[in-house]
Amino acid sequence: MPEEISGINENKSGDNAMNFLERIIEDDIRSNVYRRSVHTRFPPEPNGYLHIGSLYAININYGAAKRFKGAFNLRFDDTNPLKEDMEYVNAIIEDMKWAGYDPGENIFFGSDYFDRIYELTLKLIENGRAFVCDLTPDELRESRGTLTTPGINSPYRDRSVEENLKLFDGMKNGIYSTGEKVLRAKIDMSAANINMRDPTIYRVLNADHYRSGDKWRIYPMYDYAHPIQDAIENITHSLCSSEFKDHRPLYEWVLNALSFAFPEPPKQREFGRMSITGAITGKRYLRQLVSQGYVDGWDDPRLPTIKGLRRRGFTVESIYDFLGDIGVARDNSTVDISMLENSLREDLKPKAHTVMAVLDPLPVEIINYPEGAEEWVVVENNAENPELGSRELPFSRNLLVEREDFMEVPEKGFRRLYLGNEVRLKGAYFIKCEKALKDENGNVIKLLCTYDPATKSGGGFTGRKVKATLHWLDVNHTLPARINLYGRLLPDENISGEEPDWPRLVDPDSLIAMENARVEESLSSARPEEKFQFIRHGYFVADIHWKPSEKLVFNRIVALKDTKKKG
RNA sequence: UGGGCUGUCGCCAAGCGGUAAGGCAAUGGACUCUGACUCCAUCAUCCGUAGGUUCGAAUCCUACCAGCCUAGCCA
Repeated sequence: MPEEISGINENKSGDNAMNFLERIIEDDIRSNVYRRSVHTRFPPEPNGYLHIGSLYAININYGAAKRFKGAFNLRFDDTNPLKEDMEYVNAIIEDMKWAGYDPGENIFFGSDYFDRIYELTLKLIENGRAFVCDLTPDELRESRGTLTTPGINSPYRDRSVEENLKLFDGMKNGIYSTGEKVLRAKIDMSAANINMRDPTIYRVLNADHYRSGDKWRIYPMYDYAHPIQDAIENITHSLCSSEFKDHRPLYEWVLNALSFAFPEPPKQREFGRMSITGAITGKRYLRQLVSQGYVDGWDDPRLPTIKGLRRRGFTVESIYDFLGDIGVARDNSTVDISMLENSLREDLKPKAHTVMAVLDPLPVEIINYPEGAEEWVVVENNAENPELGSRELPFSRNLLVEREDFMEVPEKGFRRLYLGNEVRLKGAYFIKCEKALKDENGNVIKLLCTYDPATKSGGGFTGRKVKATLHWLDVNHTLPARINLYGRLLPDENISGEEPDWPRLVDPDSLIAMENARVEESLSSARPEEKFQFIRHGYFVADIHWKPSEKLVFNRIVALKDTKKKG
């Protein structure tokens, strides 16, 4: 198997600080625990899609292998035929590649080891380390005892090796029904660690497996199969999440019982799980949301799945950066979503085009601008990155500005549009608000302004300064749009006309739904390769696609940061 | 309740006996053709609590408290 780890981006901080797991590995290397090089693995069960938490686990294993120039395996832990499917293995591989953790040729399946595990199990039985148990699930649970009381030995615990071998053969050959018999490790029913109370290591399951088909009627349990899988793949460090800490003694028991086959057994070490505030985490719950139709699918932008994040506009770089930022700890952590958002912002900042958009339009008429005239003004795509160039926007007598950029009675500190105040329209001119037209209810429906031709952008005007710069759109070159549940702006063909019934770009219902799902920052992406950026009052609006020859096309919008406004 | 693990700023997180890094968030200010960005400043006399050891402790010891995991023929 290839030992090469494909390169991924370095941690932005560039520091070489090792996390505690890497320090453990380093110690092992120093004391020559293994004659082979570091080898880690990521063992997802193919029963769901990868999410940000999975990436955290991948990053830890992959990162350790990379740091010590070792190898990394992707192994599908598919020992339960009832829950697994090929759809998930394909999605997992795809997502890992997208995220920059390409396992290359090192893709394995636990189900490929069924034969080997079976053979080893025969030896285990021959050595008197396992026995076939006829207890029903209920009886087994009863006899296991509780947290405070020890379990009692199974009446079948002392069957002879011959009998166990014969029964196990029967299990294998499918002469028993599902659940009728199990194979148990013979350890200690009074152990304080319940995992050691003669745990079940094989069960009869008359079910076909998505890969091995109908070949097997018995399937090994995770606790038994996992250490063997690791050992078969020459894993040195099996880094998993902390809920498996209590399983470590069993992991070691199995490999010890099989030491004749695995002289240099891998070791399991644990790290705390990572979750993100407001994110729905946990495969079981995610699957429920998908299967019950609460979301579009695994790639719903409201989900913290890889596909969801991707559709929501997150870049690989930003995610990797985020993982580097949060570190690795022994205890579970809940990272604030703002950290993830910050990573995206940092990444997009120099790469994204800055585009103008108006979410809640307020018409503006430049009363001293010639009727019917039109000119094109130049706006930089990204002031921070001149290489992104500039583009032209149409400017005319009738414009739109953001409704919140006007206040009839300015609050203290408000420096945008109000009667008599002058502001700059980005890339265009200074305009001064002369009058606000209202409807019969007193609502401002239009602003009458004047502009100063001398202040045209790029003209070097220094005569006077202005306190604010606003974004705007030309009314005839704007595609009305409506925001949907996912924060996606949808073109709405039905909206047109001289005095259009301006859509509420964010309708209350959507906001409530989005709030409930904690996705007020969500978006969807039609073209992940195009990154645009719009920042307004702290909001990010990404991927708004401008084609000079056509109309303004909104592809997606995201508000990543709700900065408190000052006036 | 038994066993295991963890407790350092609102959130992540360094620190590993020598007198509390950094990031996110927040706050104040400067700057600005997007109230963004950038910049500058502030932000734990204290490391779950109480004792103890030591010249000296977040780091060692003891007790207590809190949180998480654990009684699948799931992984």
